Amino acid sequence: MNNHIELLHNYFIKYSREAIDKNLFENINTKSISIDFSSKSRKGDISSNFYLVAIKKIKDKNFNFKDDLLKGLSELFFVQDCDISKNGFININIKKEFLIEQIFYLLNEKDKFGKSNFGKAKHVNIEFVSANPTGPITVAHMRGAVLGDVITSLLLNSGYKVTREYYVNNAGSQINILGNSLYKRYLELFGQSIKLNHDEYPGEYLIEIAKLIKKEDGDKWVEKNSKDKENYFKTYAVKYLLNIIKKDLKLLNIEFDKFSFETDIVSSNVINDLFKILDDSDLLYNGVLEKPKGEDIDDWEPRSQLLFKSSQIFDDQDRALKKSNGEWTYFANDAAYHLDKFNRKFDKLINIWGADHIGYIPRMKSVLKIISNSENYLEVLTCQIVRLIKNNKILKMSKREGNFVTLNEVYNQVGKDPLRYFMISKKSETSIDFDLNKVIEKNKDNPVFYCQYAYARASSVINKANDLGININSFNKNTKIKEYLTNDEIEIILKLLSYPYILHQSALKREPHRLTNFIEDVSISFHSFWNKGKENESLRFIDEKNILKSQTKLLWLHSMRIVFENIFNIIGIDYHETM
RNA sequence: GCGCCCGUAGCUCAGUGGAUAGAGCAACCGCCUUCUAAGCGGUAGGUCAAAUGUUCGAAUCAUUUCGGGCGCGCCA
Repeated sequence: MNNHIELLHNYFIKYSREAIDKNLFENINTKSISIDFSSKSRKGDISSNFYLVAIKKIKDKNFNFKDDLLKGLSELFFVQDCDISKNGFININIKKEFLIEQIFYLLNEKDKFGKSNFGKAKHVNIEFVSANPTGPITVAHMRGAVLGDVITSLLLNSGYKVTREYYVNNAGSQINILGNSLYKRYLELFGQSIKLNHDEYPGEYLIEIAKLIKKEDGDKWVEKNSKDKENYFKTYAVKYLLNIIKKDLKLLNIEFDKFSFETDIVSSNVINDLFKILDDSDLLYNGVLEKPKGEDIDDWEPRSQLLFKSSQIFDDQDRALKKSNGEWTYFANDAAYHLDKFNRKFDKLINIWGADHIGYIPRMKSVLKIISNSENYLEVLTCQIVRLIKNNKILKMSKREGNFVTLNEVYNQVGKDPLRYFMISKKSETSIDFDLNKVIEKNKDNPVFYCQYAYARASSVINKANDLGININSFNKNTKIKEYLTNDEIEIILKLLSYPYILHQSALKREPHRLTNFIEDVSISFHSFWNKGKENESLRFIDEKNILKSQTKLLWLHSMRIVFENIFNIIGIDYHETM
């Protein structure tokens, strides 16, 4: 990258090194140098705290730091002018010629603009959703689903290779209960009266599945009471529900590269490998866990079982790997699954978990530290719950009680774009309230429309200009361009040119909401400029009497569309030239 | 009891060491003979939960307190 922000940052680092070498300064921590390219105060195109940071470290009292710094800065080829404010900030205005240069670069890069090779083709495995196949996917998983998908895009745009993975918990007692629940629904179809236990699944979708089995096999299973029957019903249910889940996710354009099944992990030997690795590190022992605090557990009693010394690594207590009856715990299987991922030679694992799994992070990170010998090999991102609000009431949901709202239902009410946009436009660790009444209204309350509208408006100008024979197809750099750029336009151009940094930060911190903040910010500036043309005709985009001026505006309009398209593609929403 | 997350305008949220703390919605006042008014401009709205500390500088970092959420079994 060779834009003004990068160039300036590099200059400060170079300046620091040389000044330290000349013994003018003590060591300057270059990490504390910040370049502010979006300051609202607008005292300069960009500003920096470098003077404040460095002046503390000055050694030679006779050295005139301020003058030397300003002289050096003003000699930089992209700097128009610069000064240091009373309170110590460096404010710099960029030469218009340089900005125009950068705009041509942007236009040339097109969809490559902003992309980087930061990831150096390292292969990341990102596991998300992984909802148990015991029912259709619900709003509880919606946020993690979109977040995982968008973070994947961010990583791909930063030069990583990415595998999207879904872990299917198709073993264990919940699946047995699912199978039993389905079987009862099947019996019900043959006139038997059934009673579902408290822990069984009452959802009506099981009736639909039962009907299918009846259609295919008739009463074949009614009298049967065998292992075959149990397996048949639970396998059928899982297969059917997983397809529903896939279809529902497809509605949001979310697809996976790989599905891993718990049953495959169980039947492979990977859990024994895990046991050996932990045992060789002397991290396993038979012991008794303390009674957990908090809610009272009626049937608790101390029992000896196989424990993992996770408290020696990241956790605050040791965790069970085997139940007292000798079976592996869920955690053991899941840890084995992570060893399986490690064995598939990924450079990094990312998991996206719901807030209800936060307590599992220390133990899983402990396991992966032992496996990979790296503290950050596993990165776990969490997302807090999305509360659904309807008629000013919070909808309480539980899959087992069957009163949940499915992703499919919400999709039918609001559509893909607002749903995707809303899920990632807030920091994931913050819980959000999703007001169904407001979202159903489908009006300007949805910021996604605001941005799509900005895109459509920009397109409409470009198309209109094209009809008048004005375009930038064979338009080249021209010294007159800079005379036509107003301050508002320069501000928009500066924002557009900062996009690579926003994208980079967004990918680095796994925070897609930085992109939505950015695009809303640019949209505001754009709509604002648009309206100025109503009052002041000279600010309109198209002026048939002044082709060069019109072309200048088309220049950054095209740039804006490129940046918008890139962002829309990353967050996975549509854009249209007309609305 | 313990752990994690959160507390910023009436509401929903940005901002995580820098300049006078921002946006959307809601409220009030304006702007359509016009490249899309699905928009724009303006007014009003704040003890950044509280206290103490760290320093040139704190919404941001540390400690404590108060509020809210989520979690803490051999479940999955």
